[in-house]
Amino acid sequence: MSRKDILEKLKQHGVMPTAQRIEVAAVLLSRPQHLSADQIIDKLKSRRSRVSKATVYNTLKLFSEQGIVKELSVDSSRKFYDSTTHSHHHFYHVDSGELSDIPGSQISISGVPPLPNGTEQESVEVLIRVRSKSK
Amino acid sequence: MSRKDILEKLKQHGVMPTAQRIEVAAVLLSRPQHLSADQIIDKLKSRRSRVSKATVYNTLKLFSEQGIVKELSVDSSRKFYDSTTHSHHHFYHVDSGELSDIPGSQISISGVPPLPNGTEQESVEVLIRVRSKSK
DNA sequence: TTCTATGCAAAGACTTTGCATGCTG
DNA sequence: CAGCATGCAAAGTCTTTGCATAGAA
Repeated sequence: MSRKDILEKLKQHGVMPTAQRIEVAAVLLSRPQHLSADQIIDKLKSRRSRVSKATVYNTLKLFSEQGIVKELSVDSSRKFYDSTTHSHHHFYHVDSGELSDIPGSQISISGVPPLPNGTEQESVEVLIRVRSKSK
Repeated sequence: MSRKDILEKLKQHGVMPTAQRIEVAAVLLSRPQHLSADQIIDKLKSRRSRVSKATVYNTLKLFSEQGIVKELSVDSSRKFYDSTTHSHHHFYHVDSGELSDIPGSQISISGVPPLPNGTEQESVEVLIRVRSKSK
């Protein structure tokens, strides 16, 4: 995703494209991936971008509110931010803490009972936890 | 679940049944439910049990390691502990923060692609997020 | 100028840990 | 007595907030 695409995307979502936001977007949106705030801060450091911790957190919050990224709660010790925003499912490697998309969208779920009264569906997420083969 | 059942269950899982552990188990295992550490501490208070915060956290950690309860990561701001340990799925009410079991086990998932190389499956979890009907 | 963004440090929520005391076998 | 459990407070993580400064419209 080029700088121009990033500018475009921020604009589309009503986010003023400041230098720091562009840096954060460049790191996270560069390819389909799942990063924690901390990992993003590290990547910014190795790029020699100086964006404060607070701004990174604030920016990620803003991005997820505006639908630029998707916030994932897979491990309750930290949030992950997913550069892919459309509905999809994940593998979670419990040993490495890495998340990956379940490829294709061939997963389907059947036999879902009615939702609780007075509620409507917001999303359906499948998480398959995997571990290194013990063998 | 009676006091006797609780004693039995702790023993089965190799956990020494101390007074505090029995109190925590009595609260959490009383019925199928999903509670955060904080909610458990509150319930203990209203029962006039005096179990320290640290002990509640340590006990919940021990219980989940020993398979007496199941730790859930649904909301990255806190952990939930589920008194039902067999594999099942959840509704998460995003407005109230409440979790509920998806009744029956009629859910089935098809079209799951092969797992990443060198990994084996640990669990599959379906989480359906719901919100109050806006209507 | 006027409004919003940024950065730092402080504050906060949740959880874990260190260590002295207490209970158990 | 030896060993593990408990409780308190302190420390730790991750995240948010307050506020003064800096930048954009």
